[in-house]
This record gives sequence, structure tokens and C-alpha cells, in this order.
Amino acid sequence: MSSVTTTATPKARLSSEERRAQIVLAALSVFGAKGYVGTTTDDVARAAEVSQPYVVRLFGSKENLFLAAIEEALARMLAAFDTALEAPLDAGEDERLEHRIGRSYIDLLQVRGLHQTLSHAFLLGAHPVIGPRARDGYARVWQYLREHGFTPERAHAFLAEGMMLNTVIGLRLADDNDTDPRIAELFTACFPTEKAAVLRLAPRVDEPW
Amino acid sequence: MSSVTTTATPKARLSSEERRAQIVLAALSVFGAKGYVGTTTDDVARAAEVSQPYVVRLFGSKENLFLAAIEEALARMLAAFDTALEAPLDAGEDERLEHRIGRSYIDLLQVRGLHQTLSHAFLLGAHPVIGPRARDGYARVWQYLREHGFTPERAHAFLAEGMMLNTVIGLRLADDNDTDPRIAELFTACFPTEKAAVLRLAPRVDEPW
DNA sequence: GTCTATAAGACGATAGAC
DNA sequence: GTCTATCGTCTTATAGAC
Repeated sequence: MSSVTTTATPKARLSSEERRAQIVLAALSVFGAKGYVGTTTDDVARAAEVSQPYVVRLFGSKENLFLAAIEEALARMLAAFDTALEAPLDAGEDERLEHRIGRSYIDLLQVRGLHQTLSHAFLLGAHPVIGPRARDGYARVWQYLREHGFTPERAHAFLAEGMMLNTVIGLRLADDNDTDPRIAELFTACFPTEKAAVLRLAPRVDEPW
Repeated sequence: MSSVTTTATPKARLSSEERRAQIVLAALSVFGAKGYVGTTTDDVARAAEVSQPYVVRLFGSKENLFLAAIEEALARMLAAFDTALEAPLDAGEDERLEHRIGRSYIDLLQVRGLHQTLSHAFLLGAHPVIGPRARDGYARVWQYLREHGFTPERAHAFLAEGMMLNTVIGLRLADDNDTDPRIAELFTACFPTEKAAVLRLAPRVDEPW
């Protein structure tokens, strides 16, 4: 890990709100790649191009920053689901709930680290502060699905597919896609349609380790 | 995090192999709860009741220890699958591949942290050393399924179910099971059968944070 | 085979200037 | 609103004794 403390060149003053939003976005990207403990506040500061103490100042602590990142991820996700359900159907498009919401879930790859940050949070159930928030977040997704036409069985299957997608993203399977035949087959089985193209286009983090 | 460095009382001498095995087991349990970066070599040392420098001495580095833990988890998992496929069917038991192997997957909860350690590894795809190993590990599971009667579609569905199970375990959903009605419903949907009892019996880590 | 002691570095957070 | 400087702590790894 780099030991270079951020000493960013003075930036244009932004409103506190704008900075917070910018830093949370940067945090999603770094937390997604390196996890909660593996991410330093300086990593986030560099990604957001502000100084490390300022990140801590704005959020109070790294823990709070992570909680804010989770919240941002969930809010964006549920908002994307809303939009997907409201939008009129394209001609010939599969109208199943799973397809519409699933598509929007994959489109969220445009927000760097969103899926992986959530997955990291979901693995921290034993953490006294993060654990309860992560459980609540997962429950909110479940509730959303149940209130929007999913039976428990369909919600269950949808979430399973989503967790698998998160794994494929976290593994960066697309990177080895071409060399390992097992991975090529697995990748195809997971993305039978044009979704693979979307995944390949997903923004990459400039090597964070 | 505790700052107490382990200074264990002198232990009975074991063979290097025995100690390694013991430490890897302890490592699975701690890595599973706190992740790769979040786990200190001292955490593992305390869990294994040896000194911190000795853990490093035996494995060379924390990174190597994590790789050993992943390897142990995969080996145990595939061995459990083998056993599940070889065993004669109980009377009236569902003979589907998914059921037999899935059951053995849940039984692996007896090995503390096994599922979560793998999930953590699967989220570290961007790591230069761990990433390639994690991808290879996932590919080995895929290959195993494909060579034991699973079509790509069935393998895909099985893995999705497994990743969801890992999430539920990592979240420690069972802990809130009784208070949050959303979680109770979700929990039931994920474990329609007696599996829930198994999950509840799953060994807990004595609060690691 | 296993420990104690400790060096060297990295990290989160605070103080305080501008 | 944002930075520089810095403290104290935690952490990995090494040295070396038993």
C-alpha cells in the first residue's frame, strides 16, 4: 500500500454538499475494490482529489464514510429499480419483472464499485456497527421486491442471481475471460445475452493495490 | 481492534504439519469474520493459541496464509462434494445433484468461516496475487460441477444459490431473524426446509471486532 | 518448534492555519 | 471550505534466544 499522504493542489471551493457527494462516489469505487478495512481514507481522498484529513473532517470517521457509501449504493439501486418499472416497454422487450429490474441492476455497473461495496458490507455481518446496517439494507431490497410484485420465491431467485453477478464482478472474471476456457464457459452461462458486452464495458479502477 | 500482542503460554510441541493445519483452521474462522485486510496475524495467532511471529514464520507472510486458507476451503469443499456424490441415498431422499451437493455445502458450516473466507477472496479480484488465485478457485468449482453431471445452466443456478447462501451467512441474518419481519420472511424463503436449523446451529465466532 | 523483543512503516484522527 | 503538520497506535515482519 502506498504511504504517500495526499497533499492535493488547492481546489475550487465547493459547497459541502457537493464535496460530500463527490467523496462518497470516490469512496464507492475504492471500497468496492479493496473492501472496508483495506481502504484507507487517503485512498478515498486521492480518488476524490482532496486531502485525507478533509475526508475525515467531512464524515467524522472512516466508519461513517463507509455507512454513507452503503446508503448511497442502496438509494441509487432502489431508484434505478423504480425507473426501470416506470419506463414504458420497448417493442418486443421481455416484460418480466426480473428482466426489467435485472437490466437496471447491470446498468448500475456505471457507478464504480457499487455492487462490490454492497457485497463487502454484506460480508461484515459480525461488525457491531456495519453489521446491523448491512442487514437492514438487505432487508430493504427484499422489501422493495416484495412490494413490487415479486413472490418470495421470485424474490429469492432474483437475489440469488444478483449475488452471483456481484461475485463475478468482484472476481473480475472478465479479465481472464479469454485465457481460461472454464471461465469463458462460466461467463457465457452467466451472461447468455448481450449483458456480457455491458460487463466488459464496465469501468475499471486504475489498479488500486 | 485489540492491541494485545499474543504471548501465549508455552504449548506442547507439535509437528510443523499439525501446527500448520491448526493455524489454517483458525485462519479460516478469523478471515471469514473480518476479511483479508481486516484480520491481523495476531488475531489468527490468538485463535490458534500460538505467538504472532510464529504464524508469520510458518507461512512466510499474511498473504501466503490467506492463500493457504483459500486452498484449504476449496479442498474441503470439493472433498465434501465427492463424499456427497458417493454416499448411498437415504430412503425417500431427493436424488437430484443439486440437493445432494447442496446439502453437503450447508454441512460445511461446521468449518468456521469457510464460506465467508471464500466470499472475501471472490471480492478481491483486483488484488495482484489473490485475484488470480480466487478466479482459479472459482473456475475449479465450475469445472467440478461440469464434470459431475451439471449442465452449464444447472451449474449456474447452483452457484447462484450458493453465493446467496454465502451472503446470508456473511450477513449473519440468523441473528436478527426474530425481530425483523422482512428478514424472517427472507430467511424462510431461502431455507424452506430443515436447513434453517442447520444454519442456526452453525458455530459462531466469539465476537471478533 | 516456539517464544520475546523490537524495528519500521502505515493509518486514522486531531490541531490549527488560511 | 480546505489544507499542512503531526501524534499515537496498530501491524507485519525480522532477529535471535531457548
